[in-house]
Amino acid sequence: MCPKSKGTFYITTPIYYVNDVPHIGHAYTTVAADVLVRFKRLEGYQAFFLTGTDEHGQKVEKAAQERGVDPKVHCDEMVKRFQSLWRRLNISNDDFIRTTEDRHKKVVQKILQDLYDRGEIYQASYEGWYCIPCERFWTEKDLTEGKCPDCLREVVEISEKNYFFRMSQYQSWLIDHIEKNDRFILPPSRRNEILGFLQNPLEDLCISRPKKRLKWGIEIPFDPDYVTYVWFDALINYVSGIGYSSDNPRFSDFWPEAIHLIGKDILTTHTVYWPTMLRGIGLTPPKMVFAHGWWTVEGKKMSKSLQNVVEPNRLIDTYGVDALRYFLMREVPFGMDGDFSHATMVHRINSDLANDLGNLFSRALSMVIRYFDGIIPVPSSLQEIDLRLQESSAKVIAQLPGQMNDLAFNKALITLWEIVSASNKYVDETAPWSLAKEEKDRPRLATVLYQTLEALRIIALLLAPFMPTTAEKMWTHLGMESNLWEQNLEADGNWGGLKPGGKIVKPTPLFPRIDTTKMEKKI
RNA sequence: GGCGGUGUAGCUCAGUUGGUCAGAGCAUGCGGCUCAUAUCCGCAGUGUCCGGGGUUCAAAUCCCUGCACCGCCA
Repeated sequence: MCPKSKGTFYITTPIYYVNDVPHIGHAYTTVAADVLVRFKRLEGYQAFFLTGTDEHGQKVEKAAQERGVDPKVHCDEMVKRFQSLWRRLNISNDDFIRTTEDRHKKVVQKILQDLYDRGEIYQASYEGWYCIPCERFWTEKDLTEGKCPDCLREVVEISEKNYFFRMSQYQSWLIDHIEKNDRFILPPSRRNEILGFLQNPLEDLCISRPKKRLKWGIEIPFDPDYVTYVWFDALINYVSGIGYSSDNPRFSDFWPEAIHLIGKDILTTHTVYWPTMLRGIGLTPPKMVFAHGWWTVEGKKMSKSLQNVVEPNRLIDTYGVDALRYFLMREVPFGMDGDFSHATMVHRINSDLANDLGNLFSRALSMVIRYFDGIIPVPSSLQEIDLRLQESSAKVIAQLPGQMNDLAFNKALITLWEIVSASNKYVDETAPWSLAKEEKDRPRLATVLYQTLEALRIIALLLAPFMPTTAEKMWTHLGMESNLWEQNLEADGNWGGLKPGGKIVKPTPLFPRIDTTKMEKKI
């Protein structure tokens, strides 16, 4: 661990099902994780960010079969869609784990063997109805008119032997853990849901599938006739991905700080199955599981049949990476459902990004070029109004860490925009264009423009986790020679980091306004 | 059916333990500036705080009830 580190931080996204077409929901979780981890790095934490893909199970096996290729070959191709999207979205993950990798399979098998050896796993006969597309068993009373309650498709009656994890024994421990840790499951509404769910008896978890039905999975180490249930396999990525049983120092540094970002649809697996699995293994639960909401599109639920699935690549093509990242983080409180619409997106870009931020950047740099030949001027004595600008910046910096800890990304951005507003107001009230008319006001002009540029430097610094490309552009245009990604919030967030004498680069609009009349045709 | 939640300006929502709490942003209208991406700054509103009843000196805030919507489980 590096000496200046404030501690460790570990963030994960779910591993996405490799067969899925990446949509706005995938992008949402991953961008949120990226924003958070970038902010933590800025704060000085030694951070680790893991994402990846879930590659086993019937759907992959079937899709590969239909194409006449080996499942692994199929996965190797499909995984690229996620990997390339993350590159385009500037996702700064430290690793990418695939459940078909040896490093993962080894850990899954080791855990299974350990649990089996200690009697945490037993074999029993299972009878019930099985839904093949959902890869899920249902009991008689679960069924809806004799069909799968999830997808309403036909189910088949099956009786077979399987292996079970003794999950039920951990029920009271889990309830206790949730009650004692009010930030273990967030938002609080989800925590209540799980506590409600746990008022009913918890059953043991079936963790195997017979190979005669499914071959594409991780073989159960103590019974070659079975493969591992996909969820049991998948959840383990969170520990296999940071070196459990292979890199113990790293694992023990990061695991206690683990934060899982998930969609609300996989809450139970992450807050019931996973903590009890960890308990069985002898590991502590993750520090936090945060379930975010879902996006509707133009007011409607996304679905293949409606053909309204929003492809992030398309949005990037249309609006740009940073505008998309900004929208996702700004529009909706993390944890709530939200709606994506082109009208709202354009509105956000035009008002927040083009008018408020972009125009501030543009007007400030233009004046420095016009009045000082692009050389950052030397400030002289400060007046009350100058100090007020500094104070608003300091106030924002004081608030951000707490808001980020709460994953309140939208609040953080609203707070950050207070500096943008304060700066626009500052420029307006100090009227540098008037000062430029009188030679005697030159020192005052220098001070005003320096203060404005310095506000922009701080804005760029704080914006970096949310909009990395834009922040870098601002940084270099401000003549900053240091590496933006090596800055530290505490030290570099202080007023005065901008060095007079530096050379401003002539600005181009950070975010061109979108003409809504032309926009109609484009989308 | 069980458990939980929500209902506040045109829109999206803030409103700790009941007493300047009737607010913010956006949208709208008016005024100002001209450095800037016709951008920026200022000012101005509008609300039966879902309906009804109750507790209290005092309720958007607590209790009861009705309606509407949502989530989880069944």
